[in-house]
Amino acid sequence: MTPGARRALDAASTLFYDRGIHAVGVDLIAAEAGVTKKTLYDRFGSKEQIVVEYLAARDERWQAFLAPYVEAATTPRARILAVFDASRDWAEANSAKGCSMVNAHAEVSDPAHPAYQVITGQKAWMLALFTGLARDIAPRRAAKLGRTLMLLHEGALVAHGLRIFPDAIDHARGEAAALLSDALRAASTAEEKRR
Amino acid sequence: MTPGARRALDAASTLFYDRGIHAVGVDLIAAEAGVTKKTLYDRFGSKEQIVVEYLAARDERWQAFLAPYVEAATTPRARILAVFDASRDWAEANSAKGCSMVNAHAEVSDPAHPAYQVITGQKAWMLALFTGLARDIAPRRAAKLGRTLMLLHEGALVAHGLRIFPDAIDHARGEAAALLSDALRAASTAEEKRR
DNA sequence: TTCTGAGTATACAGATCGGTATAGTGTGGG
DNA sequence: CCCACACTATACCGATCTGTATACTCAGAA
Repeated sequence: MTPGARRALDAASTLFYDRGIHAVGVDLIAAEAGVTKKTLYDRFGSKEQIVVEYLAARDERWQAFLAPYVEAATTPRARILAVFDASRDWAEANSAKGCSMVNAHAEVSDPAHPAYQVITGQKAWMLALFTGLARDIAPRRAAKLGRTLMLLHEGALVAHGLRIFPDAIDHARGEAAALLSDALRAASTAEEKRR
Repeated sequence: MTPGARRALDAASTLFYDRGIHAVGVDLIAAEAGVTKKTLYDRFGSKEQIVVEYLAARDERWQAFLAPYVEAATTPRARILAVFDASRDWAEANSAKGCSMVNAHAEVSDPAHPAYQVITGQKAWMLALFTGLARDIAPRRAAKLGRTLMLLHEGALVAHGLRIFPDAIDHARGEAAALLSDALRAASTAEEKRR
């Protein structure tokens, strides 16, 4: 990526997230990045493509941010809670308005829009992450547990973004912790029964 | 509200919800409603005002839709679960793209925007509803329980709107049911201890 | 009957939208 | 030396944006 393109994408990302996608024009992006519209269209081809790269890059940054949290945790339970820890820290610095994918989905409804797959793909990835981690705790209830964790997590992002109540992500983490304790207890009782 | 204004607001509501607020212009609203722009501006004064009334009216419709569900339930536990039942039925018919307040918040970030208070007010109302209903189950844990129910509910709306997995609202209802069983059990044990 | 309110139709203002065109600058590598 | 590349500057395109203006119709009520 050329320096101009880099600056343009950075500027677009901030503007899109803060003001919404349709509310931001290419002239503003160019001006904010110190770049001409010509450069924008030479590098990206269309505004639509800038939107796609904005979402894809943000998802990539989030995954890179998340990875060390999960890797540092030593138990299956801690790995799941680490996702909430990462979300809390990420939200503090980058996500005052909630999930960029959810927000983008509010403006990009057409499934044919190239950004649509980035959005749904990110959510599918998160669900698969929770479900995969849940498998190490309660293999037979992993699907159900993963979905519940997903609900808590998504709800927390919304609650945080709309400032419904303070420390929403920490609250969700607490509920997830209780949920995992129950699941672990249930799994071990089932284990004993089988013996 | 005059007949023309009624048609305009109905058309605007559908368009705003389906395509997003910034993506819909007043010309389109007027055309779709079979009304001239003159009528639009005579009745509403500005597009901003149409947005405000769209959100306020939708909230009002939701509350009217919800009320009989809650009233028909006979136990505190059933009243809470009735909210999820109402949400599921509402979402099927009116809410394929998730919560209109959350979606509007993605486009209207400025707290000075008159729509902002409608959005945050609706969320505050829902939190108060859950907390109030939770008080009849576990008075001392009502605040915490209300917030958890809020997280599950908001998460379910997102999961439904983005089609993360099927029957998200029913799943959330199931988790809420389990949560309430735990809370009831804990409350009755605490009651016995106090005796 | 006259007056008012709600509506139509149409045209326009000024700004901004996404996107393109032309022309020129500076820089690094073969 | 020269060429490819990244970029600047500026002007423009047609379309659309919110909002306003003029002129007219029609129904119902005082």
